[in-house]
Amino acid sequence: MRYPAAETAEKHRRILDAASRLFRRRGFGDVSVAEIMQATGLTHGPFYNHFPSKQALMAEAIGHASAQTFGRIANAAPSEAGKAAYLEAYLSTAHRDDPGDGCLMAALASEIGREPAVKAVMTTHLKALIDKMAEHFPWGPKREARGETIRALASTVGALILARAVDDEELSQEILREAAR
Amino acid sequence: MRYPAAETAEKHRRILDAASRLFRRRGFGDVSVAEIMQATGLTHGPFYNHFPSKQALMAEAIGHASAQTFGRIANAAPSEAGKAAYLEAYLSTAHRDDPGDGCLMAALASEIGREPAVKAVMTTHLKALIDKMAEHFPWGPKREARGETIRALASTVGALILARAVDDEELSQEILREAAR
DNA sequence: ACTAATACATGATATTCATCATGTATGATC
DNA sequence: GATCATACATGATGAATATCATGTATTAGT
Repeated sequence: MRYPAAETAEKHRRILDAASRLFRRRGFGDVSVAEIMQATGLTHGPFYNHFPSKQALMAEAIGHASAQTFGRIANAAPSEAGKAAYLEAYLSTAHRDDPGDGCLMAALASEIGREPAVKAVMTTHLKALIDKMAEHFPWGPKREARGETIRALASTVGALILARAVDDEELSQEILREAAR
Repeated sequence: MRYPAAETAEKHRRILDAASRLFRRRGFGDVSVAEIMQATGLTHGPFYNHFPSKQALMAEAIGHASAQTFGRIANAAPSEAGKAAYLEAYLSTAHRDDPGDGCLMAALASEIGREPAVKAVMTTHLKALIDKMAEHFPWGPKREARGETIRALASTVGALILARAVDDEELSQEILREAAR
């Protein structure tokens, strides 16, 4: 590394940041490498000094977004109130309207399974997420924590996706509201 | 229509059939117009004799898949057992592994919101689906049927999506199993 | 200070694809 | 049976875009 290692790492991070945001907002296919590089203030040229391919970036960007999610959970109070606040934020219209900064499973749902490298990272993410949530938040009887967590994840991810798939503000909010019960 | 109207309509239907299947399997962006036409036994040329654009096809294909879903519900017994069987099939590994013939919300989840015409059709579909399911299957107290339906939809769609996003057969089945409770 | 590896910018290249252009074949309508 | 709008096939066209090529600038390690 004959360029300042710190700055190179910082650029790498900025590329991941822009990529994970743009991918979540518009999907893998609709965001070009050039656009991501431009969003970090660089040209398309040095992309391949940082990543071997777009697919590799996709996988790394998923990992990057995953870390954000864990940060959010770690910041939530490990209490009933903390859990409620977390779920309320997850099912808010603000989250619905800002996929770029939100849950990557809801944002990239159907596209994840199509790229093996991405799927592998997602598997690691979801496993860790289940463990973390089951342990961090209070659930019913201990033996049920894992199952409850999985059901809560499926419900909330599904609700967010449906709320985003719909044109009708009334219905969209109804979906979020019902899932919050 | 100087070509036999019946055959033209049949071709139209076959295009929609191939398109809705391919789109669900691989997403809107990864399926080309030429590939769809080829799947119906035609060349790419006459596509624009049937549809004004790929986006229009996307919207119509969603409507086509929607009709399939309604057919399946109509065929299910309007009883507790019928509902259980429907949900079991929805959360089966067979459905998980065959997105092309399955639920379009789970298959195209994240891509639906990005195309306005598609989103509009999806809104109509989901509204009708909620009504149909709430009325067709038995739920708790009448006043709760709609809410229960929406929660069931969010849970099952979310679970199917997560089960498909994951590389680990064990975990994938666990997600489906938990959502079925 | 020198060297050499790394990251940069600009500019190919090659492919994929939606859509259009053109000519031909078909059969409903008269 | 003649007409002609419609659907067909083949083959452009033009844009987008992932990736590569080339030359230049930078600075870590000597």
